[in-house]
Amino acid sequence: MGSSPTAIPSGKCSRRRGRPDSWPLSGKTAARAGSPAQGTTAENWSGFCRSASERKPSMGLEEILRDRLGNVLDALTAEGRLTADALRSSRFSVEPPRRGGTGDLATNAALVLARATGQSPRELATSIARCLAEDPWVQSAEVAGPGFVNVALDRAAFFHVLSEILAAGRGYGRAPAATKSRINVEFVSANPTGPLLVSHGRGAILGDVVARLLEATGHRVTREYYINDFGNQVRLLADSVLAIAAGREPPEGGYGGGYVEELGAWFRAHRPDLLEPNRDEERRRQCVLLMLEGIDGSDLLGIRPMLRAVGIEFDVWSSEEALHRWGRVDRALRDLAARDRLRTAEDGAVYFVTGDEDDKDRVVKKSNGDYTYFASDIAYHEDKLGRGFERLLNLWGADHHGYVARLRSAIESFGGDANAFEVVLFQLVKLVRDGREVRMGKRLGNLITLQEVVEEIDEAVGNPHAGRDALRVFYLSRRADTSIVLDLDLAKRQEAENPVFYIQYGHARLASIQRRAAERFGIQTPRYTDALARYVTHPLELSIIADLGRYPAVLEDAAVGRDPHKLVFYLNGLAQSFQSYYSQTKKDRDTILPGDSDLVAGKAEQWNWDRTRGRLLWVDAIRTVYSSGLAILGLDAPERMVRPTAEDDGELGDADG
RNA sequence: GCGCCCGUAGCUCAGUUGGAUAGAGCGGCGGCCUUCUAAGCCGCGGGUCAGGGGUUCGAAUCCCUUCGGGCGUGCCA
Repeated sequence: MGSSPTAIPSGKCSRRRGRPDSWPLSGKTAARAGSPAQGTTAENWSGFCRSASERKPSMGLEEILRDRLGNVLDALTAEGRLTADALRSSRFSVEPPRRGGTGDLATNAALVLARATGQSPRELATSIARCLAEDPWVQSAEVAGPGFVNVALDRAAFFHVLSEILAAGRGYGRAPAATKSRINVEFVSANPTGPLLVSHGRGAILGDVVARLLEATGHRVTREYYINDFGNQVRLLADSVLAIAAGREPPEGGYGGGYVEELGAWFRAHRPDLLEPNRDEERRRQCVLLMLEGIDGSDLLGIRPMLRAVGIEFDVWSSEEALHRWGRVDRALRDLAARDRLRTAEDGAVYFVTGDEDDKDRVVKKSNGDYTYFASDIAYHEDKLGRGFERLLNLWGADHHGYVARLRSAIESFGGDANAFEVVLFQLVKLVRDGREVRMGKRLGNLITLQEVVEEIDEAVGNPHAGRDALRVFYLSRRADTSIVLDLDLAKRQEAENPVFYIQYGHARLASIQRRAAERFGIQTPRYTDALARYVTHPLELSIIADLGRYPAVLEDAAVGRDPHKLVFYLNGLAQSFQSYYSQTKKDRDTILPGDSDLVAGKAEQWNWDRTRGRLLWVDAIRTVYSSGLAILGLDAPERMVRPTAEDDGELGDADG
């Protein structure tokens, strides 16, 4: 250990005084990456001290305070005020204070520990506050309410956070790549028998961002699309195409609609041979290919290009048909039979004999000899596990939730790790048009495609990513397990009311400040120095630094909970804080850069350019977090926003000059 | 019937591993553009956290129960 370890003070509060000039953290940091956000067990505090250079790379104010608090609690333990047992078994929070609370952070440590040791919460809180107040990194600490301790940290803590963000740059908040587990994220997997619908969009966007979050927090992610290209539905599609190409009605239960006609036309033009009755297999395969890839120059965009248009790429496209062709389904069933988990009914149907997970046996092979979807799903998950993933994450619509139990039971029965299997269920999307719910059905001919909605928003806003971004923000702003209502009329005309613009506007303003600094005043964002950072003193500036320090924990929390909406809410709050600061300082004539009117009448000479440089550091730090967050959500981070003007409404302005 | 999810402001939703006076957006009302972008900012109004009971210093959060909504409970995918 290079520097001297921070000794656990015995009996008294830490005696260090004065402003710290080097970072004195003991390294006994709080919540490690794998167990984010929530309280910390005291074990984190009781280890040996490490040198400061081993500290966690990104440390927010919370982690700093946890560290200081750890010293205090150790001291109180040494005094006999607390027991090691109580410390070990208790979890306490370090959070921004509730409304009305003072200071930068609050902790309920005294409330939690008092219970474990039978003391009065307020009395314990008073001791904690008194000790904390003597810590050089703490400006003040006071007891509030039933026993919370509100803490104001020294400026140095804020500057430390600022410098870490700037030092980390684009990597800030992210864990080192591919340092954690290998995760397979399977999502969308919509049948290739029709175009993607708006309802598929939720699973697509949710899965994509969960994958991005997992990558950002250090996991190795494979995005996978499972193509159900086997069985009845594909056969029906191919038969429908055959019928339509021959000018007949599609068969009972078959498919209709424009895209089937596009397929029919394609076959007539390019592969009429596949319309022969004995070419069923090849025709089926070709249909799937066209559904996935689309037909150039037609309205059939294709599933893969559509997903790409909303910013989603897959690493692996798995074929159910291939699993059958390779005998994997047979093999899986043989495995299950060998383990005595199959039984055959009198009519020939084969059942999977369930374990404790599910409440009844499920058919894997029908009495007519066909396999069920469940059978290939077992083989598919066996295959995924065989590829070495430590976790199989599946995003399913809530209407599939009945499959969770049976599949888990099956995985367990063939000896797989059932704990590796995880399903995120998302509730379905209810569509509303003209104030009424739209019941979609392929026979009703009212399928509302993802493409349609995205393109219409693009067109209405006049920006090629508007539809993608609007839909992303809409879907990502809600928890997966709440059902949501998509008002199509609203969605297609949400130019100004769309929350996506709010988030993007904040980024554009940051970019605009940097642009003005460079172009008008020739100032680039400087390198971080403590001297410049000391100009960052505005309360709103410091408060935003506290928010920025929270970003790594937000990512971790969102990733662990598979909750992209937490990142959306965080960014929205950051946007709000910055917009508020921007307006406030403008009103107070305390802006980062001189306005045009500041440049006249000798005012320019009085301008404090060092303060400007210091604040540009701060601006850059915000932008760093901002653009990182937008990237993880798959949203554009525009350099400037072109505000729609009144003339743009209604009339096509340019046409009339 | 059984299982899972949900019920929070007029509307759409956060907050749910128990903590301070339950929040945001939209909508409503009232202010703010000669200054770094007003797609913005500030303020006001708005609540039996579906109802009831319990657990405790403390419950929107945990337990029980009732009601309401969605989904599942297929030899469909």
